[in-house]
Amino acid sequence: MSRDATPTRQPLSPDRVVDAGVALADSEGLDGLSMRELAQRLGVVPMALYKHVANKEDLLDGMVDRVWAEVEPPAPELGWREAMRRRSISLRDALRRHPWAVGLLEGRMRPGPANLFQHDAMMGCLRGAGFGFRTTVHVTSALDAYVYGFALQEKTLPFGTPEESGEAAARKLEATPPELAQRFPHLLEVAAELARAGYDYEEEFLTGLDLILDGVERLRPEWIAG
Amino acid sequence: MSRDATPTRQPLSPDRVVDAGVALADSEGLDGLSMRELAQRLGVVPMALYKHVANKEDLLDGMVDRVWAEVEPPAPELGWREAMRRRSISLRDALRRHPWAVGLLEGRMRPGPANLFQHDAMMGCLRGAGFGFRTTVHVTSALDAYVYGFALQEKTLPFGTPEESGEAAARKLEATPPELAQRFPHLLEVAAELARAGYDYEEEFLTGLDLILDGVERLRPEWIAG
DNA sequence: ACCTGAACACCGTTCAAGT
DNA sequence: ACCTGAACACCGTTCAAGT
Repeated sequence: MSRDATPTRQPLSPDRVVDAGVALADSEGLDGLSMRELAQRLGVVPMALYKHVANKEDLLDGMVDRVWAEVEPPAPELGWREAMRRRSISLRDALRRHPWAVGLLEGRMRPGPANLFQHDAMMGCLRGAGFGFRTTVHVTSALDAYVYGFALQEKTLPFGTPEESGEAAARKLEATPPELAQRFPHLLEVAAELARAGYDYEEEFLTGLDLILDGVERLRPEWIAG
Repeated sequence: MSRDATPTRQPLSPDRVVDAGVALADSEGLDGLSMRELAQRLGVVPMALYKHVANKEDLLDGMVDRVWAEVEPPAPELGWREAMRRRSISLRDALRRHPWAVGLLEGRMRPGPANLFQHDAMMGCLRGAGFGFRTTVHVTSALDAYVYGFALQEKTLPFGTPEESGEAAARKLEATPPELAQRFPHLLEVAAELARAGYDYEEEFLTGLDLILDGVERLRPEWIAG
């Protein structure tokens, strides 16, 4: 119990700093995440953060591992295909909740424990299903590349629901000068179709994912060779 | 001919500003690209740039379209599969030359002419080969997602050649405390294999690309339905 | 009418001075 | 020994003052 008028504020910890960092990036984007703004939201002087994180890079490391911790690891008992499918969907979902993380997930110099765990589980699931070394790396690489790239497109494109996307496409179509329409007829054709029927990210993502998994399935003869 | 001692410097233009922006980002990364540094390299006061580009976002728009202009458009006469394959390889090559562009290619609010041309050519090639509307969008989306995501991984991972990657993996392996090795056995196994044989980005990229193209080929029955 | 230096409102991080 | 305000070296961009 403190006697003074100001409420006793709970002490800072690395976890609280990282949590607040994730919340700030979620709401304001990566550009809105500054040490100074973060400190203000936590009710402390900027300098105080540096006792709990070494610097901004260290903060980002922690934030990225929070995202990895939200990803559902592959469950080998479902069989490799369904396990890969669900974990890819779960990764995309995490990236939709935290779009700022898309460019940061890979390539951390100091991968966190959740990151290591996820990749180990991925390798373990595929190796356990009989995939060879190289094939395991190929499959992981292709699936993750697809999810990252899709998340990048999704994050970056302006519309959410199919309806919104249809309206956006329709507006764009109206605003297109006829001279441009002539130069890019196929683009216009597709834009018109999207304006009519909307663009469903969910279906788009799953179609590509299943297409890749089909491709992986066809690697079977090479399993042992991997 | 100017009479004073300082050499007559060629006048600034939007093109020169954008060119210098690409060069600066290529050599120093996106973080190193500041209006002030760019101005200094061009031998002008920062303010002078604002007569040729509206602001930094406008500069980035121009830079991104430069990258699109370097991508070889699909050549329908090769057949859709080979055309898609080459254009995907060309896109990845452009992104290797300009890694800073990976997160920026999509989602420009004001797509430049080269961007529009590329997407129109992509759609045109697939529609011309008999793919339906939706299928065309699916194929474009899946291929681009894969290339973006792969470029993201590649940009972000620390090693270049297979040999370098082998050495890096070997060093990492040595530095791994046995306690971590126990917790992540599959990761260790794969790291050991990479340390032995190296990691070949080129082969990795092409394997995934062909896997996706195989998947697309299997969509044939649905062509008309698209 | 044009050009630009100074200024504004920010950054991440250091460091010395104060308790 | 601990804490933190002021400072440093940056940002992108505005704007008024000078020519």
